[in-house]
This record gives sequence, structure tokens and C-alpha cells, in this order.
Amino acid sequence: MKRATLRDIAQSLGVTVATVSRALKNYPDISATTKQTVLATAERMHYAPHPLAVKLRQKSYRVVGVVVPDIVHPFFSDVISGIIEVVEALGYHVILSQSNESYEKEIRVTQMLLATGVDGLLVCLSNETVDVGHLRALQDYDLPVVLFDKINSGLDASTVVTNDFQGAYDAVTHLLDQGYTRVAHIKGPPHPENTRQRFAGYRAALAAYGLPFRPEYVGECHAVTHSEGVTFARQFMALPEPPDSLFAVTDSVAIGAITALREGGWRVPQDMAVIGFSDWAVCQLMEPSISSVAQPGYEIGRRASELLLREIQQLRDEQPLEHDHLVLDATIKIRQSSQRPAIR
Amino acid sequence: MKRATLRDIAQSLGVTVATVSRALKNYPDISATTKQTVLATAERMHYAPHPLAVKLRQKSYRVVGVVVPDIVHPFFSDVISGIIEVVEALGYHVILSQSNESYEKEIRVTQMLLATGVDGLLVCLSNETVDVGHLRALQDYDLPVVLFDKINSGLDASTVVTNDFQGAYDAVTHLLDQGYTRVAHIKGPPHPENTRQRFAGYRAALAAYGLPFRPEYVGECHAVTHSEGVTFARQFMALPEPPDSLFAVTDSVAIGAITALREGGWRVPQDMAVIGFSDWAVCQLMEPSISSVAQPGYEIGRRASELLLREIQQLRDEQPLEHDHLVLDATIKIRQSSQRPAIR
DNA sequence: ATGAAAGCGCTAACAT
DNA sequence: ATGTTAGCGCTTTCAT
Repeated sequence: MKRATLRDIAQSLGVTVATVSRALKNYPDISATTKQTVLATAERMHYAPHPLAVKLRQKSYRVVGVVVPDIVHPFFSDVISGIIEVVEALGYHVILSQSNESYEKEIRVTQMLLATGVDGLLVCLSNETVDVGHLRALQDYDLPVVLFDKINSGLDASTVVTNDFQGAYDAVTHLLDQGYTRVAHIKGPPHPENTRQRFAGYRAALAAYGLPFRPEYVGECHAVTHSEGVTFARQFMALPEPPDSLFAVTDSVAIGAITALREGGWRVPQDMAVIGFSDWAVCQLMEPSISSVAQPGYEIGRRASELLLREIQQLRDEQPLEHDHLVLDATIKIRQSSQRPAIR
Repeated sequence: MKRATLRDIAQSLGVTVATVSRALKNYPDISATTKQTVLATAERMHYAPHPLAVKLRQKSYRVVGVVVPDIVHPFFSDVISGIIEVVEALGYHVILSQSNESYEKEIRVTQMLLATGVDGLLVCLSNETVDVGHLRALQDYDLPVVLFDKINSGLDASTVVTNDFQGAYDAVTHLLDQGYTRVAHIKGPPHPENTRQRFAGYRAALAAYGLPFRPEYVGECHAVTHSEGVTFARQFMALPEPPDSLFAVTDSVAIGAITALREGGWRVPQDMAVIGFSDWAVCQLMEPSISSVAQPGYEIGRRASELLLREIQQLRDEQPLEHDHLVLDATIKIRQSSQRPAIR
């Protein structure tokens, strides 16, 4: 059936649209009978207000755009889930896009989002992105932008990130506290700030315990994959004085390393303790269960949304935008893979 | 800076909004000079058309709503990814909501989506949902709805699902073809059609190979968790004539079972072959790697979107809506856990 | 080549 | 208690 409008109801009742509009919205100055008839016909005609007309009139769209590099990733699913939780509670909706880690596509989807009329944008930059002119352009259109996880200081915007440094520091400290002294690290590539921070946390923890930094105990990934974990673990086992423990930049690398260790006849954690980063669901299912550093994805989504909604409100009130920079703690999850067996 | 409108440009140039509108859209009957100046001022004023005004005028919103029970789930991430791929290529956007497997919330979010003015809806029903009156109501508002994965025959709508029966049948056949004859099954609860189909596929495969159905080889989960896998595997091991292989309704159950088997001193696949369902990423990472049945999530997202967009178009053309019912094949991924060792 | 005017569907200030 | 009117920002037909 064709969608009914206020006018349809008004005409069929011989009143004006204004009356109908008021009747439907419980305005005080409306006769009980009129209200009744209007409500009844509206019901009968399956009337529903045209959302676009309402929004145009009220200048509020109530939609925020979200751009992540890759939806099919547990961390981003968590973030998105947190975002939806917060914004829906305030009657907002979420339009979701992905950049597929492509700078080109990121520009394209942010443009599309602007053209769709979102009230604000939550963005996790792609790994390729170094220039943020496209986001600055959005801000020029009075569109608030909040960055999370992968951020860029070139943009004057609120940011919400995990404390990768602290997470890494805690992970390594957990190893050192148990008496391990030769802690290896498989680090990520130099570009994303996140993995660089993890490396920094690793070095800082060693330094805090007065241990030397040994370059031969560090491997640098390019793609951050399972197979790189395999490669570096083999390398470590072949050293004249091999490490006794390993902090890997991600869980997939940690799992790759464990695979290689096992093939080489090394037991985990007896011959080498291992701790990863990200706390994927697999960590709990593997044997041994894998220790890892959990990122507060859901919380990042919530906090970033709160900041964005605040800025949207400030914009509406014609107040200056206040930016914030949140750094949320990561939590180490200690499981079997990193627990030193009792000393006999 | 305040957002510029057509009128702003028109006034600053001493022309009408109509002229500006035409100049910006490359209409033929517009002087080159006017076009130049308009374009220049538009640029200077950072003009961008107001999306809501355009959409209201053109009666096209170009947004589809998506409702899934839980975003943080690899299968749904895949589906969403497929949806976004297809609809963005046609200039549409995706508004995402989750029902958290709650019937109440499903009603709430579908209503919100209607109120937001989406052009159509892609829905995976919550496990709680038995009545689909809320979706029928949407259809009454001329809102096309396509169901995927968890569907309900009570609604006259297009559907896209995995062929759970065939996937299960193939999984069990794969075991039987290798000479296993005592195939156990840990099934899901009776309600969601999907897991019932898997059970049906299991029985059909046994029947096709002339094997008896043995109730003692079947366990029924309530929550479909890792720990239920543990419980049933222990039960199977304790049987006087234990099964030689197992088809589990999901990967988490399969992994639970493997854990229990290992604890009980049983080797996988030597003492019991195991195959799961869903093909989570973990399956490749575990040792032994776990065989599983892959659901075509991405493809489901694509196909469901295509059906929905077709219906949206048909509605616009005032043609009758054509419904389709697609059943996409699942693919068995054979890995170590289900491969019978060579017979010596 | 450009302007004037109507209208998408709704709201709200101002009448009566 | 209800009607009138003006607009939200844009597109498009019909004039000129």
C-alpha cells in the first residue's frame, strides 16, 4: 500500500495538516474527539511520519558514520558493538563502512558518508593513511570527527586509543617477575604507532629491570602473520643462547611461534614462555591456553561515541568543540603459555 | 564555518537558486561564465548539497538496515562485509543494529530502523523470535524485508540460507567414506532450524550408507558451548562400544570434545576423528588442525543484498515484489582432525 | 540563459 | 480548538 502522508489523513477528515500533526503529537490545544478520529484514521491508513521530512525540518539526522579498516576482525567487531550500544541509546543510528586498509577507499567512503549527511564520524585510519586532508575537509564542513585505535596527530580531533605501551610493559613485566631474564620480542612493522608502542613497552620493561636490550632477541614482522611467528621462533631456537620467553606483537604471531617451538621439540611454557597481544578467542581454546593482552575494544567504541556525541551537541549549541584524548588501559590475561612451572 | 546553502551562493552572486542549482549540475542551458563563477563561489564557500533535502526531493534515501543477533561473531562479520560490498557499489549505505538474540530488542530496533527511513531491511532473526508480526508490520509500510540465516516461514519474504543439511551430510559422508562406521553427533537444541538441519543431514548420511541410527551416539546441547563438547565426549568415551568419529554441531563444541578426548588419553584423529561446523579461524591454528564445514557468510550477505535491492527497485517501479529463496552450499574443509591415518 | 514558482512532507509561530 | 502561513534546502517545470 502507498505510504500515507499527513495530507492524506487531513483530506480524508476535512481538516488541515497542522491539526493532524498536532493531534498525533499530543498537543494540549486539541479536542479529544479530533484526536481520537485522527489517531484512528492514522492507524487505519498505516501512517508513519516520513523520516526525511522530519529530519530536514528539525535539522537533525541522528546518524553517525563509522569507518574501520576491516569489519571481519574481532577487535573492530567489539568496537562497533560498543558504538552501537551508546549511540542507539540516544536514538542515533550507525552507518558502517570499511576502508579495507586502503587510503583510496578511505577517502571514498568518508566522502560518501559526508554526502549521506551523517552528523559525525568515528574513524580508525587505514594503515596506508599518512595524510589526513580528507578528514580535515570534513571538519571544514562542520562534521565532527573522532579517531580511534589508529590515529594521526595531524588532525585536530578527539582520539581514543589502547595504551599499547602499558599493555606491552605489563606483559613483559609479568614474564620478568617470574624470573625469566631472556625475553624475546617479535615486533610489528615500524609504521602503525600501535605496534611501535608495544615495542617501546618491551624495551622499557627490560630497562626497568636492569636487563640489557639484545637485538638478536628481536624479530621484525612485515605482514604480522602466523608464518612470521614460525620463522622468528626458529631463529630464536637456533641462537647460541636462546631466549627463555617471548612477547609477540599479536596472537597470530604468538601461535605461529608456538607451532614452531613445538615442532622443534620445545615445550610451552616449560622451555619457552609465550604471551601474545589482542586476546583473541582462540587464546582460551588452544592447548596450552595462551596468555595475551586484551584491548578494550568495546570500551573504546563507547568512549569514542560519547566524545563524538558531545561534539555533535556542542556544534548544535554553537559552542566551541572540545577535543579529548583518551588512552585506555589494556589488561593482561595470564594463562598457561606464560606461567613458569613451579621451581623444583 | 556554517554550512553554505544554494541560497547563500545565489545571494552572494545576485542570481536565483535555480541558476545555481543548474550551474552546479552541468545543465546545458547555462552560460559558461555563470557556471564558472558559481562553481568558484561554491568551492570558496565549501558548499555541499544538503543530503536530506536532496533525498526528500528525490524520494530516495539509499540506505538499507541490517539486523543481526550479534555483531561480534565471525559469521555475521562476514555477512555484513558482503552486504556492504554490494550495497555501497550501488551508492547505498548500511545502518547496522543488533538484537542481542532478544525478541524485544529485535522489535525495538526494527521499529527504529523504520522510523529512520531505510529503504529496506536485511534481518537475521534472533533465536527467541517465533512470531514475525513486527516484520509483517514493516512490509505493510512498503518496506521490503529479506531474511537470512535464521529465517521464519511465517513471513512472506525472500530468504537466503546456508544448506546446513548438505553441509552436515557432506561432513558425515566424508567420515563414512574413510571407513568410519560409528559416527557420533553432538547436536544443537531443537529450536533454530539450522542445527536441526545439521542433525537431519547426519541421519540422512547414516541412512544412505545403511548404518543404524544409535541414540547413544547423539548428545544434545542446550547452550552449544565448549563445555558441552567436553561433557558429551566424556560420555562417548565411557560407552561400552564408543564411537570412532564425531560430527559436532559447531566448532566450539568440537574443540571442547577434542580437549576432553585428549584428557582421556584419546588421540585425534587416530582414536576418534572429529569434524566441526562453521570453520572458525581457530580451526586452522589448532593442533591438530580441525576439519569443519564452512558457511558462505560473505556470499549470503551479497545475495541477500541483491535480492533486497531488487525488491527496492521493484517497489520504486511499482511492480509486484518477487520473492526468492536461496540455499547456498556449505563447503567441507578437510584438515587433520578428521583424516584417517593410512591403514598399515 | 535565467527567473519564478510549486512542491517533497513536515513543523511551528502566529493568527482567529 | 483549529486554520493560515512560512519555511527546512533542494529540484524541476514552465515562463520569459
